[in-house]
Amino acid sequence: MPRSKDDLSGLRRKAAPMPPPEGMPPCEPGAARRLPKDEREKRIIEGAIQFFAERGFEGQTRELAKRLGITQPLLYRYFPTKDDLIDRVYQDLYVKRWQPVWEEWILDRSQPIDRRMKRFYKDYAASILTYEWMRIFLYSGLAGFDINNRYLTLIRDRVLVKLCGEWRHEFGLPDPTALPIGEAELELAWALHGAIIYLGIRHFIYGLKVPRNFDPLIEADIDVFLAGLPGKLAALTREMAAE
Amino acid sequence: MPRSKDDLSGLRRKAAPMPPPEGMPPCEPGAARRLPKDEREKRIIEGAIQFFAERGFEGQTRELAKRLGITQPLLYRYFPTKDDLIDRVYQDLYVKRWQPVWEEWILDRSQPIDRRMKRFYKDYAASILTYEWMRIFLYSGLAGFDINNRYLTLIRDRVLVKLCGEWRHEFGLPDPTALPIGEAELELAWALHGAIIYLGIRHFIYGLKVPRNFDPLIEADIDVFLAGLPGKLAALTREMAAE
DNA sequence: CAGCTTATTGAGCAAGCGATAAATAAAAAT
DNA sequence: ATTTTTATTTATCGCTTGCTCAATAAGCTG
Repeated sequence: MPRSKDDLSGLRRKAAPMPPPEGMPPCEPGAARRLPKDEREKRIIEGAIQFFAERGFEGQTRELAKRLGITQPLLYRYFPTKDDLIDRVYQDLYVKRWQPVWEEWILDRSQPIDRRMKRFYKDYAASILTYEWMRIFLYSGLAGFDINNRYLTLIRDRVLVKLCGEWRHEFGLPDPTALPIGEAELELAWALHGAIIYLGIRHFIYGLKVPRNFDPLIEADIDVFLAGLPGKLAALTREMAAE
Repeated sequence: MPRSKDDLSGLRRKAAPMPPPEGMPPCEPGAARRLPKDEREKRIIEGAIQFFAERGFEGQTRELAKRLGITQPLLYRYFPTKDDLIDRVYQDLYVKRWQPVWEEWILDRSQPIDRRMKRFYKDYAASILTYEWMRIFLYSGLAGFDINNRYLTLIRDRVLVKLCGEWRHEFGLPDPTALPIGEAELELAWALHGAIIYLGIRHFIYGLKVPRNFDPLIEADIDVFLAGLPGKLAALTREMAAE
Protein backbone atom coordinates (compact mmCIF):
# COMPACT_ATOMS: atom_id res chain seq x y z
CA MET A 1 0.00 0.00 0.00
CA PRO A 2 1.61 3.24 -1.15
CA ARG A 3 1.86 5.99 1.34
CA SER A 4 -0.11 9.13 0.70
CA LYS A 5 1.18 12.61 1.35
CA ASP A 6 -0.21 13.18 4.81
CA ASP A 7 1.72 10.42 6.47
CA LEU A 8 4.58 10.76 8.91
CA SER A 9 7.57 10.03 6.72
CA GLY A 10 10.36 12.55 6.66
CA LEU A 11 9.85 13.61 10.23
CA ARG A 12 11.74 16.74 11.10
CA ARG A 13 11.80 18.92 14.10
CA LYS A 14 10.76 22.53 14.20
CA ALA A 15 12.56 24.92 16.49
CA ALA A 16 9.42 26.96 17.19
CA PRO A 17 8.16 26.62 20.74
CA MET A 18 4.49 27.56 20.64
CA PRO A 19 4.17 31.27 21.29
CA PRO A 20 1.76 32.58 23.89
CA PRO A 21 -1.63 33.59 22.49
CA GLU A 22 -1.55 37.32 23.18
CA GLY A 23 1.67 38.90 21.95
CA MET A 24 2.03 41.07 25.00
CA PRO A 25 5.23 43.08 24.42
CA PRO A 26 8.06 41.78 26.64
CA CYS A 27 6.37 43.32 29.65
CA GLU A 28 8.26 46.62 29.57
CA PRO A 29 9.71 48.30 26.46
CA GLY A 30 11.41 51.28 28.07
CA ALA A 31 10.93 49.79 31.48
CA ALA A 32 10.69 52.37 34.22
CA ARG A 33 13.64 51.43 36.33
CA ARG A 34 13.84 51.39 40.10
CA LEU A 35 10.42 50.04 40.93
CA PRO A 36 9.17 49.57 44.49
CA LYS A 37 9.96 46.14 45.84
CA ASP A 38 6.45 44.71 45.70
CA GLU A 39 5.79 45.94 42.19
CA ARG A 40 9.01 44.48 40.86
CA GLU A 41 8.36 41.16 42.52
CA LYS A 42 4.88 41.03 41.05
CA ARG A 43 6.22 41.71 37.57
CA ILE A 44 8.87 39.04 37.93
CA ILE A 45 6.33 36.42 38.93
CA GLU A 46 3.97 37.33 36.11
CA GLY A 47 6.79 37.30 33.61
CA ALA A 48 8.06 34.01 34.98
CA ILE A 49 4.67 32.36 34.56
CA GLN A 50 4.55 33.46 30.94
CA PHE A 51 8.16 32.50 30.36
CA PHE A 52 8.16 29.08 32.01
CA ALA A 53 4.86 28.24 30.33
CA GLU A 54 6.52 28.83 26.99
CA ARG A 55 9.96 27.36 27.60
CA GLY A 56 9.58 25.00 30.49
CA PHE A 57 11.54 25.08 33.70
CA GLU A 58 14.77 24.69 31.83
CA GLY A 59 14.27 28.16 30.41
CA GLN A 60 17.26 30.26 31.36
CA THR A 61 17.20 33.00 33.91
CA ARG A 62 19.11 35.32 31.60
CA GLU A 63 16.41 35.20 28.98
CA LEU A 64 13.67 35.64 31.55
CA ALA A 65 15.45 38.74 32.81
CA LYS A 66 15.80 40.04 29.28
CA ARG A 67 12.06 39.78 28.73
CA LEU A 68 11.43 41.57 31.97
CA GLY A 69 13.74 44.36 30.91
CA ILE A 70 16.06 43.81 33.82
CA THR A 71 19.43 42.18 34.34
CA GLN A 72 19.72 38.61 35.46
CA PRO A 73 21.36 39.20 38.86
CA LEU A 74 18.35 41.25 39.90
CA LEU A 75 16.24 38.10 39.85
CA TYR A 76 18.44 36.72 42.59
CA ARG A 77 17.78 39.74 44.72
CA TYR A 78 14.11 38.75 44.83
CA PHE A 79 14.42 34.97 44.72
CA PRO A 80 17.47 33.27 46.23
CA THR A 81 17.40 30.45 43.68
CA LYS A 82 15.63 29.58 40.47
CA ASP A 83 13.74 26.87 42.30
CA ASP A 84 12.34 29.39 44.73
CA LEU A 85 11.02 31.40 41.82
CA ILE A 86 9.43 28.30 40.34
CA ASP A 87 7.76 27.55 43.67
CA ARG A 88 6.22 31.00 43.67
CA VAL A 89 4.96 30.43 40.16
CA TYR A 90 3.17 27.33 41.39
CA GLN A 91 1.60 29.18 44.28
CA ASP A 92 0.25 31.89 42.04
CA LEU A 93 -0.91 29.54 39.34
CA TYR A 94 -2.46 26.58 41.13
CA VAL A 95 -3.27 27.33 44.72
CA LYS A 96 -4.98 30.61 43.95
CA ARG A 97 -7.16 29.27 41.18
CA TRP A 98 -9.02 26.63 43.15
CA GLN A 99 -12.60 27.72 43.86
CA PRO A 100 -14.10 26.00 46.90
CA VAL A 101 -17.56 27.04 45.68
CA TRP A 102 -17.25 24.46 42.91
CA GLU A 103 -17.94 21.70 45.38
CA GLU A 104 -21.11 23.43 46.49
CA TRP A 105 -22.33 23.81 42.93
CA ILE A 106 -21.97 20.11 42.32
CA LEU A 107 -23.93 19.17 45.43
CA ASP A 108 -26.73 21.69 44.93
CA ARG A 109 -29.67 19.40 44.32
CA SER A 110 -32.03 22.31 43.74
CA GLN A 111 -30.57 22.28 40.23
CA PRO A 112 -30.83 19.41 37.72
CA ILE A 113 -27.66 17.34 37.41
CA ASP A 114 -26.82 18.43 33.88
CA ARG A 115 -27.05 22.10 34.83
CA ARG A 116 -24.75 21.54 37.78
CA MET A 117 -22.19 19.67 35.75
CA LYS A 118 -22.24 22.20 32.96
CA ARG A 119 -21.94 25.10 35.35
CA PHE A 120 -18.96 23.55 37.09
CA TYR A 121 -17.11 22.36 34.00
CA LYS A 122 -17.57 25.58 32.08
CA ASP A 123 -16.23 27.60 34.98
CA TYR A 124 -13.46 25.11 35.65
CA ALA A 125 -12.44 25.12 32.01
CA ALA A 126 -12.39 28.91 31.95
CA SER A 127 -10.02 28.75 34.92
CA ILE A 128 -7.52 26.16 33.83
CA LEU A 129 -7.83 25.68 30.09
CA THR A 130 -5.34 28.48 29.52
CA TYR A 131 -1.93 28.66 27.91
CA GLU A 132 -0.08 29.15 31.19
CA TRP A 133 -1.98 26.71 33.34
CA MET A 134 -1.99 23.81 30.93
CA ARG A 135 1.62 24.07 29.87
CA ILE A 136 3.14 24.59 33.30
CA PHE A 137 1.02 21.77 34.68
CA LEU A 138 2.31 19.42 32.02
CA TYR A 139 5.90 20.57 32.36
CA SER A 140 5.76 19.93 36.07
CA GLY A 141 4.10 16.58 35.53
CA LEU A 142 6.84 15.46 33.19
CA ALA A 143 9.46 16.72 35.61
CA GLY A 144 7.98 14.46 38.26
CA PHE A 145 6.95 17.13 40.73
CA ASP A 146 4.33 16.07 43.20
CA ILE A 147 2.03 18.99 42.63
CA ASN A 148 0.22 17.23 39.84
CA ASN A 149 -0.48 14.19 41.92
CA ARG A 150 -1.76 16.37 44.71
CA TYR A 151 -3.89 18.49 42.47
CA LEU A 152 -5.51 15.54 40.74
CA THR A 153 -6.13 13.80 44.04
CA LEU A 154 -8.00 16.93 44.98
CA ILE A 155 -10.00 16.75 41.77
CA ARG A 156 -10.82 13.13 42.42
CA ASP A 157 -11.90 13.55 46.03
CA ARG A 158 -13.61 16.90 45.81
CA VAL A 159 -15.16 16.66 42.38
CA LEU A 160 -15.27 13.26 40.74
CA VAL A 161 -16.28 11.17 43.75
CA LYS A 162 -18.99 13.70 44.51
CA LEU A 163 -20.18 13.59 40.92
CA CYS A 164 -20.45 9.81 41.16
CA GLY A 165 -22.58 10.21 44.27
CA GLU A 166 -24.89 12.64 42.54
CA TRP A 167 -25.26 10.31 39.59
CA ARG A 168 -26.27 7.50 41.92
CA HIS A 169 -28.91 9.74 43.40
CA GLU A 170 -30.07 10.98 40.01
CA PHE A 171 -30.60 7.50 38.60
CA GLY A 172 -32.07 5.95 41.72
CA LEU A 173 -29.07 3.76 42.50
CA PRO A 174 -27.73 2.77 45.95
CA ASP A 175 -26.32 5.58 48.07
CA PRO A 176 -22.47 5.63 48.35
CA THR A 177 -22.81 5.05 52.11
CA ALA A 178 -24.52 1.74 51.36
CA LEU A 179 -22.43 0.80 48.33
CA PRO A 180 -19.12 2.68 48.04
CA ILE A 181 -18.14 4.32 44.76
CA GLY A 182 -16.24 1.71 42.75
CA GLU A 183 -13.15 2.05 40.63
CA ALA A 184 -14.90 1.45 37.30
CA GLU A 185 -17.50 4.01 38.22
CA LEU A 186 -14.89 6.59 39.05
CA GLU A 187 -13.17 5.89 35.77
CA LEU A 188 -16.30 7.03 33.95
CA ALA A 189 -15.98 10.36 35.70
CA TRP A 190 -12.31 10.50 34.71
CA ALA A 191 -13.33 9.83 31.12
CA LEU A 192 -15.56 12.89 30.95
CA HIS A 193 -12.94 14.91 32.78
CA GLY A 194 -10.27 13.79 30.34
CA ALA A 195 -12.43 14.61 27.34
CA ILE A 196 -12.70 18.20 28.53
CA ILE A 197 -9.06 18.59 29.57
CA TYR A 198 -7.96 17.18 26.23
CA LEU A 199 -9.46 20.24 24.57
CA GLY A 200 -6.79 22.31 26.27
CA ILE A 201 -4.07 19.82 25.50
CA ARG A 202 -4.91 19.81 21.81
CA HIS A 203 -4.83 23.55 21.62
CA PHE A 204 -2.19 24.74 24.07
CA ILE A 205 0.23 21.84 23.94
CA TYR A 206 -0.05 20.57 20.39
CA GLY A 207 -1.05 23.88 18.82
CA LEU A 208 -4.06 22.42 17.01
CA LYS A 209 -6.88 24.58 15.84
CA VAL A 210 -9.84 24.13 18.15
CA PRO A 211 -13.22 25.89 18.26
CA ARG A 212 -12.68 29.16 20.05
CA ASN A 213 -15.56 28.82 22.49
CA PHE A 214 -15.25 25.70 24.62
CA ASP A 215 -18.64 26.08 26.30
CA PRO A 216 -20.89 24.49 23.65
CA LEU A 217 -18.44 21.62 23.27
CA ILE A 218 -18.43 21.01 27.00
CA GLU A 219 -22.21 21.07 27.07
CA ALA A 220 -22.42 18.61 24.20
CA ASP A 221 -19.92 16.27 25.89
CA ILE A 222 -21.94 16.34 29.08
CA ASP A 223 -25.19 15.75 27.21
CA VAL A 224 -23.83 12.71 25.44
CA PHE A 225 -22.25 11.43 28.62
CA LEU A 226 -25.37 11.81 30.74
CA ALA A 227 -27.59 10.27 28.08
CA GLY A 228 -25.38 7.21 27.92
CA LEU A 229 -24.57 6.97 31.61
CA PRO A 230 -27.59 5.37 33.32
CA GLY A 231 -27.37 2.06 31.48
CA LYS A 232 -23.70 1.51 32.24
CA LEU A 233 -24.02 2.81 35.78
CA ALA A 234 -26.89 0.46 36.58
CA ALA A 235 -24.88 -2.45 35.25
CA LEU A 236 -21.82 -1.47 37.29
CA THR A 237 -23.71 -1.08 40.56
CA ARG A 238 -25.45 -4.40 39.97
CA GLU A 239 -22.07 -6.05 39.52
CA MET A 240 -20.67 -4.45 42.66
CA ALA A 241 -23.72 -5.24 44.77
CA ALA A 242 -23.50 -8.88 43.71
CA GLU A 243 -20.07 -9.31 45.31
CA MET B 1 -13.83 27.74 55.50
CA PRO B 2 -10.80 26.07 57.06
CA ARG B 3 -8.57 24.17 54.73
CA SER B 4 -8.38 20.45 55.17
CA LYS B 5 -5.23 18.43 54.87
CA ASP B 6 -5.50 17.44 51.25
CA ASP B 7 -5.35 20.95 49.83
CA LEU B 8 -2.54 22.52 47.89
CA SER B 9 -0.92 24.73 50.47
CA GLY B 10 2.76 24.32 51.09
CA LEU B 11 3.51 23.35 47.54
CA ARG B 12 6.97 21.98 47.14
CA ARG B 13 8.76 20.42 44.28
CA LYS B 14 10.03 16.90 44.20
CA ALA B 15 13.24 16.13 42.41
CA ALA B 16 12.06 12.71 41.30
CA PRO B 17 11.40 12.46 37.57
CA MET B 18 9.01 9.55 37.15
CA PRO B 19 11.04 6.40 36.63
CA PRO B 20 10.27 4.04 33.76
CA PRO B 21 7.96 1.16 34.66
CA GLU B 22 10.27 -1.79 34.18
CA GLY B 23 13.56 -1.28 35.95
CA MET B 24 15.62 -2.67 33.10
CA PRO B 25 19.22 -2.43 34.33
CA PRO B 26 21.06 0.40 32.56
CA CYS B 27 21.11 -1.68 29.38
CA GLU B 28 24.50 -3.27 29.97
CA PRO B 29 26.13 -3.92 33.35
CA GLY B 30 29.43 -5.34 32.22
CA ALA B 31 28.76 -4.27 28.69
CA ALA B 32 30.51 -6.37 26.11
CA ARG B 33 32.60 -3.73 24.42
CA ARG B 34 33.30 -3.37 20.74
CA LEU B 35 29.93 -4.25 19.33
CA PRO B 36 29.22 -4.45 15.61
CA LYS B 37 28.06 -1.16 14.19
CA ASP B 38 24.40 -2.07 13.73
CA GLU B 39 24.06 -3.60 17.16
CA ARG B 40 25.57 -0.57 18.88
CA GLU B 41 23.37 1.81 16.93
CA LYS B 42 20.30 -0.19 17.84
CA ARG B 43 21.22 -0.08 21.52
CA ILE B 44 21.83 3.64 21.40
CA ILE B 45 18.43 4.30 19.88
CA GLU B 46 16.65 2.07 22.37
CA GLY B 47 18.50 3.66 25.23
CA ALA B 48 17.80 7.12 23.88
CA ILE B 49 14.07 6.46 23.70
CA GLN B 50 14.07 5.34 27.30
CA PHE B 51 16.28 8.21 28.37
CA PHE B 52 14.53 11.04 26.55
CA ALA B 53 11.15 9.72 27.66
CA GLU B 54 12.30 10.06 31.23
CA ARG B 55 14.28 13.29 31.08
CA GLY B 56 13.03 15.12 28.01
CA PHE B 57 15.13 16.32 25.15
CA GLU B 58 17.19 18.47 27.45
CA GLY B 59 18.58 15.30 28.97
CA GLN B 60 22.34 15.38 28.63
CA THR B 61 24.31 13.23 26.27
CA ARG B 62 26.82 12.41 28.96
CA GLU B 63 24.20 10.82 31.15
CA LEU B 64 22.68 8.94 28.24
CA ALA B 65 26.11 7.55 27.43
CA LYS B 66 26.60 6.55 31.04
CA ARG B 67 23.38 4.55 31.01
CA LEU B 68 24.42 2.85 27.83
CA GLY B 69 27.73 1.89 29.40
CA ILE B 70 29.72 3.83 26.83
CA THR B 71 31.50 7.14 26.73
CA GLN B 72 29.83 10.27 25.46
CA PRO B 73 31.96 10.90 22.36
CA LEU B 74 30.97 7.52 21.02
CA LEU B 75 27.43 8.79 20.56
CA TYR B 76 28.79 11.31 18.09
CA ARG B 77 30.35 8.55 16.06
CA TYR B 78 26.88 7.21 15.36
CA PHE B 79 24.89 10.44 15.29
CA PRO B 80 26.58 13.66 14.15
CA THR B 81 24.47 15.80 16.49
CA LYS B 82 22.08 15.35 19.35
CA ASP B 83 19.25 16.50 17.10
CA ASP B 84 19.99 13.73 14.64
CA LEU B 85 19.66 11.21 17.43
CA ILE B 86 16.35 12.75 18.46
CA ASP B 87 15.09 12.50 14.90
CA ARG B 88 15.88 8.82 14.87
CA VAL B 89 14.00 8.41 18.11
CA TYR B 90 10.95 9.91 16.43
CA GLN B 91 11.25 7.62 13.46
CA ASP B 92 11.41 4.54 15.63
CA LEU B 93 8.68 5.66 17.98
CA TYR B 94 6.00 7.21 15.82
CA VAL B 95 6.35 6.30 12.18
CA LYS B 96 6.79 2.62 12.86
CA ARG B 97 3.85 2.31 15.20
CA TRP B 98 1.12 3.45 12.82
CA GLN B 99 -0.98 0.50 11.64
CA PRO B 100 -2.73 1.15 8.32
CA VAL B 101 -5.04 -1.76 9.06
CA TRP B 102 -6.71 0.35 11.72
CA GLU B 103 -8.54 2.31 9.03
CA GLU B 104 -9.87 -0.90 7.54
CA TRP B 105 -11.13 -2.10 10.89
CA ILE B 106 -13.13 1.07 11.37
CA LEU B 107 -14.78 0.83 7.96
CA ASP B 108 -15.58 -2.89 8.14
CA ARG B 109 -19.37 -2.81 8.19
CA SER B 110 -19.60 -6.55 8.55
CA GLN B 111 -18.99 -5.85 12.23
CA PRO B 112 -21.26 -3.80 14.54
CA ILE B 113 -20.02 -0.29 15.20
CA ASP B 114 -19.22 -0.83 18.88
CA ARG B 115 -17.12 -3.90 18.08
CA ARG B 116 -15.18 -1.94 15.49
CA MET B 117 -14.55 0.99 17.78
CA LYS B 118 -13.52 -1.24 20.67
CA ARG B 119 -11.22 -3.27 18.50
CA PHE B 120 -9.50 -0.19 17.16
CA TYR B 121 -9.19 1.71 20.41
CA LYS B 122 -7.96 -1.25 22.41
CA ASP B 123 -5.27 -1.95 19.85
CA TYR B 124 -4.44 1.73 19.47
CA ALA B 125 -4.18 2.14 23.22
CA ALA B 126 -1.91 -0.89 23.48
CA SER B 127 0.34 0.76 20.90
CA ILE B 128 0.64 4.30 22.22
CA LEU B 129 -0.45 4.31 25.85
CA THR B 130 3.07 3.48 26.93
CA TYR B 131 5.64 5.27 29.04
CA GLU B 132 7.90 6.11 26.13
CA TRP B 133 5.29 7.07 23.58
CA MET B 134 3.21 9.30 25.80
CA ARG B 135 6.06 11.16 27.41
CA ILE B 136 8.09 11.80 24.29
CA PHE B 137 4.97 12.89 22.46
CA LEU B 138 4.20 15.42 25.15
CA TYR B 139 7.78 16.62 25.42
CA SER B 140 7.86 17.25 21.70
CA GLY B 141 4.47 18.94 21.81
CA LEU B 142 5.64 21.33 24.48
CA ALA B 143 8.83 21.99 22.55
CA GLY B 144 6.73 23.06 19.58
CA PHE B 145 7.87 20.41 17.14
CA ASP B 146 5.51 19.83 14.25
CA ILE B 147 5.31 16.08 14.63
CA ASN B 148 2.42 16.33 17.01
CA ASN B 149 0.40 18.48 14.70
CA ARG B 150 1.08 16.09 11.84
CA TYR B 151 0.29 13.01 13.85
CA LEU B 152 -2.99 14.37 15.16
CA THR B 153 -4.01 15.57 11.73
CA LEU B 154 -3.51 11.98 10.68
CA ILE B 155 -5.69 10.81 13.55
CA ARG B 156 -8.38 13.28 12.59
CA ASP B 157 -8.45 12.48 8.87
CA ARG B 158 -7.86 8.74 9.02
CA VAL B 159 -9.74 7.86 12.17
CA LEU B 160 -12.08 10.46 13.59
CA VAL B 161 -13.66 11.70 10.36
CA LYS B 162 -14.21 8.11 9.33
CA LEU B 163 -15.77 7.31 12.69
CA CYS B 164 -18.17 10.22 12.21
CA GLY B 165 -19.17 8.80 8.84
CA GLU B 166 -19.81 5.39 10.33
CA TRP B 167 -21.93 6.89 13.07
CA ARG B 168 -24.03 8.69 10.48
CA HIS B 169 -24.58 5.39 8.74
CA GLU B 170 -25.29 3.56 11.96
CA PHE B 171 -27.96 5.97 13.11
CA GLY B 172 -29.59 6.51 9.72
CA LEU B 173 -28.37 10.09 9.31
CA PRO B 174 -27.36 11.82 6.06
CA ASP B 175 -24.27 10.51 4.31
CA PRO B 176 -21.16 12.75 4.61
CA THR B 177 -21.19 13.20 0.82
CA ALA B 178 -24.62 14.81 1.14
CA LEU B 179 -23.96 16.68 4.40
CA PRO B 180 -20.27 17.09 5.28
CA ILE B 181 -19.02 16.20 8.74
CA GLY B 182 -19.36 19.31 10.88
CA GLU B 183 -17.02 20.74 13.47
CA ALA B 184 -19.25 20.04 16.46
CA GLU B 185 -19.67 16.49 15.28
CA LEU B 186 -15.96 15.98 14.98
CA GLU B 187 -15.50 17.41 18.45
CA LEU B 188 -17.59 14.56 19.82
CA ALA B 189 -15.10 12.15 18.30
CA TRP B 190 -12.25 14.14 19.85
CA ALA B 191 -14.00 13.90 23.20
CA LEU B 192 -14.00 10.12 23.18
CA HIS B 193 -10.46 10.12 21.88
CA GLY B 194 -9.37 12.48 24.63
CA ALA B 195 -11.05 10.42 27.31
CA ILE B 196 -8.97 7.41 26.27
CA ILE B 197 -5.69 9.29 25.83
CA TYR B 198 -6.16 10.90 29.21
CA LEU B 199 -5.79 7.46 30.77
CA GLY B 200 -2.19 7.46 29.60
CA ILE B 201 -1.62 11.03 30.65
CA ARG B 202 -2.84 10.37 34.16
CA HIS B 203 -0.61 7.38 34.55
CA PHE B 204 2.56 8.08 32.60
CA ILE B 205 2.74 11.86 32.95
CA TYR B 206 1.25 12.53 36.34
CA GLY B 207 2.16 9.21 37.90
CA LEU B 208 -1.34 8.51 39.16
CA LYS B 209 -2.50 5.04 39.99
CA VAL B 210 -4.76 3.79 37.25
CA PRO B 211 -6.38 0.38 36.72
CA ARG B 212 -3.75 -1.85 35.18
CA ASN B 213 -5.86 -3.14 32.31
CA PHE B 214 -7.16 -0.35 30.13
CA ASP B 215 -9.37 -2.57 27.97
CA PRO B 216 -12.48 -2.75 30.17
CA LEU B 217 -12.28 0.99 30.77
CA ILE B 218 -12.08 1.68 27.06
CA GLU B 219 -15.03 -0.59 26.42
CA ALA B 220 -17.09 1.13 29.10
CA ASP B 221 -16.23 4.57 27.71
CA ILE B 222 -17.32 3.49 24.24
CA ASP B 223 -20.53 1.94 25.57
CA VAL B 224 -21.50 5.12 27.38
CA PHE B 225 -20.52 7.23 24.41
CA LEU B 226 -22.46 5.20 21.87
CA ALA B 227 -25.53 5.00 24.08
CA GLY B 228 -25.60 8.76 24.41
CA LEU B 229 -24.55 9.61 20.88
CA PRO B 230 -27.64 9.21 18.65
CA GLY B 231 -29.68 11.92 20.33
CA LYS B 232 -26.98 14.56 20.12
CA LEU B 233 -25.94 13.49 16.65
CA ALA B 234 -29.47 13.73 15.30
CA ALA B 235 -29.79 17.22 16.77
CA LEU B 236 -26.48 18.33 15.29
CA THR B 237 -27.24 17.05 11.79
CA ARG B 238 -30.67 18.68 11.93
CA GLU B 239 -29.02 21.98 12.80
CA MET B 240 -26.50 21.66 10.00
CA ALA B 241 -29.06 20.58 7.42
CA ALA B 242 -31.21 23.60 8.31
CA GLU B 243 -28.49 26.04 7.23
C1' DC C 1 22.63 70.22 48.83
C1' DA C 2 24.51 66.38 51.69
C1' DG C 3 23.92 61.81 53.37
C1' DC C 4 21.77 57.55 53.71
C1' DT C 5 19.27 53.60 51.85
C1' DT C 6 18.61 50.27 48.40
C1' DA C 7 17.21 48.92 43.71
C1' DT C 8 20.01 47.84 39.93
C1' DT C 9 24.03 46.72 37.24
C1' DG C 10 28.81 44.98 35.43
C1' DA C 11 32.13 41.65 35.76
C1' DG C 12 33.07 37.11 36.59
C1' DC C 13 33.44 32.28 38.75
C1' DA C 14 32.70 27.22 38.81
C1' DA C 15 30.26 23.73 36.85
C1' DG C 16 28.04 21.69 33.02
C1' DC C 17 26.94 21.58 28.18
C1' DG C 18 27.39 19.80 23.02
C1' DA C 19 30.89 18.75 20.15
C1' DT C 20 35.91 17.68 18.31
C1' DA C 21 40.41 15.47 17.51
C1' DA C 22 43.98 12.60 18.49
C1' DA C 23 45.25 8.38 20.90
C1' DT C 24 44.16 3.48 22.05
C1' DA C 25 42.88 -1.19 21.53
C1' DA C 26 40.11 -4.87 19.76
C1' DA C 27 38.81 -7.31 15.80
C1' DA C 28 39.57 -8.46 10.87
C1' DA C 29 42.61 -9.07 6.94
C1' DT C 30 46.93 -10.24 4.94
C1' DA D 1 52.66 -12.76 13.18
C1' DT D 2 52.07 -8.46 11.10
C1' DT D 3 49.34 -5.09 9.11
C1' DT D 4 45.01 -2.81 8.47
C1' DT D 5 40.72 -1.36 10.00
C1' DT D 6 37.63 0.68 13.16
C1' DA D 7 35.08 0.74 17.58
C1' DT D 8 36.08 3.10 21.66
C1' DT D 9 38.33 6.24 24.84
C1' DT D 10 41.01 10.27 26.81
C1' DA D 11 41.53 14.97 26.82
C1' DT D 12 39.84 19.25 25.66
C1' DC D 13 37.61 23.36 23.45
C1' DG D 14 34.15 27.01 23.36
C1' DC D 15 30.00 28.18 25.07
C1' DT D 16 26.18 28.42 28.36
C1' DT D 17 24.36 27.95 32.90
C1' DG D 18 22.98 29.24 37.81
C1' DC D 19 24.75 32.20 40.94
C1' DT D 20 27.90 35.84 43.54
C1' DC D 21 29.81 40.30 44.84
C1' DA D 22 31.48 44.66 44.62
C1' DA D 23 30.32 48.92 42.29
C1' DT D 24 26.76 52.21 40.72
C1' DA D 25 22.94 55.25 40.77
C1' DA D 26 18.19 56.31 41.80
C1' DG D 27 15.23 57.78 45.37
C1' DC D 28 14.23 59.28 50.19
C1' DT D 29 15.35 62.12 54.39
C1' DG D 30 17.36 65.92 56.68
